Amino acid sequence: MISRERILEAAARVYAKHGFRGATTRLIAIEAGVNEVTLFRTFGSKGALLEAVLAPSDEQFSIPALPVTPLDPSVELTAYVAAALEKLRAMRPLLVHATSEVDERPEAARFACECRHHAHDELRAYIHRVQAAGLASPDIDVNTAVVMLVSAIMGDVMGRPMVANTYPPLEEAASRYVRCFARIIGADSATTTRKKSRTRIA
Amino acid sequence: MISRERILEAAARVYAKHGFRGATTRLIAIEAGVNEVTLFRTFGSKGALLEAVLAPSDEQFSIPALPVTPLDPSVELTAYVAAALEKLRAMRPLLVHATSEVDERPEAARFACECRHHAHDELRAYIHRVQAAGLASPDIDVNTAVVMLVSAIMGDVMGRPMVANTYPPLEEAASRYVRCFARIIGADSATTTRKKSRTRIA
DNA sequence: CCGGCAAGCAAGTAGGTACTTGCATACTCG
DNA sequence: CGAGTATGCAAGTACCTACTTGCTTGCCGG
Repeated sequence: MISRERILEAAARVYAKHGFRGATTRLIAIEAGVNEVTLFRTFGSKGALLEAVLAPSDEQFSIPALPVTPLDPSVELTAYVAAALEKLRAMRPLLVHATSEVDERPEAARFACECRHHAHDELRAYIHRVQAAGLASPDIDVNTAVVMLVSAIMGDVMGRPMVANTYPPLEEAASRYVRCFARIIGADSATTTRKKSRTRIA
Repeated sequence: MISRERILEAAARVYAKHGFRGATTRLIAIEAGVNEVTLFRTFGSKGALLEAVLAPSDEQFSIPALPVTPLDPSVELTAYVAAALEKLRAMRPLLVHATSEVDERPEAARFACECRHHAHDELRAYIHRVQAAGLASPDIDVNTAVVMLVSAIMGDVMGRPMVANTYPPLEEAASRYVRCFARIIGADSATTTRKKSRTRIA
């Protein structure tokens, strides 16, 4: 029974490296330090094994939720975005292969979509709370703004390993994306500390 | 000599559907309506053929450039983003497979990065011109803003086919992204028509 | 001590894959 | 007409892949 976990983890690693077709049962067995036959005895087939790897798990995209009552949106968003970036960075290889196999493997589709969906819903609900608290403009295109922030996160995770130089420095990424996002939703300092900044411009 | 083109196009289609490992020489030959041997006689090997498919071509990411002297950034950006979205949407299957094979096939890496890089450079240079023309705030994080817009484009292209419902409607996507982007760089109507909007808020 | 269970090992099956070889057929250009 | 060239076809090679079978070994609880 101890083999089951070892095989699952090994399969995840090999799949992350080579994708479905590249993830040979032989390779997985070697990576797990287990006989190839054990793999088939435990999971039945390669397809079933990879399904188990991509199966929904509770801790898959578990990051600290955004607060119910927003106090300082920029700070709270930065923490959330930083956590999302870190979590997704670890999942990147899995995600990128799952994305390219969406048409061929239904279980990959769910895996590839879930994080994005989850983050989107969480952020949109939060921004509505921010608006209700009077900390952001009431008349903005929340959905599109959230799509852009989520895309920035995903784009950073997916693209940085390939074209690092265009992205903001790793440790500043979260705060920079949030600063831009804050301007979209009218929650930047110029808006929140209203009187002062307006008089400066006017 | 006519076969060469047919094989290349067929290979592109099959590769777009199934990725490198899934793009069998047999499948490609059938798709091209050509004998499998001809494929090897023309390109030598499957690897060489796929290299040729992903090789740099002039018209690969050719979309109308942004104007040298910005007049109406929102309009000009919307046109650019709409064109980029359309172009990239057609390339999506190729892109997604190339992305997942970056580590294994060097030619895929170039292919996967180029569009993003190209768009980023073009947009950043343009925004600097917009700033110089006094049509945007001078003290913004241009690079991060551009990264976010490019990510929005790529995220839309990559994600919409999987999770359509969270994205803005297809025909409004470009203008919505640009409207959000304009707020980041301080080029939205509230900023350009200064006096009026400021008095409303103050 | 013994029955059951997890796992290893060796070998095999059936099919796919990239790639080759040898030969036949056309079509074109001088 | 005749040589070169492009292509088709049939068959074959060497290897890989998922998956199976039969047998052995070791461990653990009753």
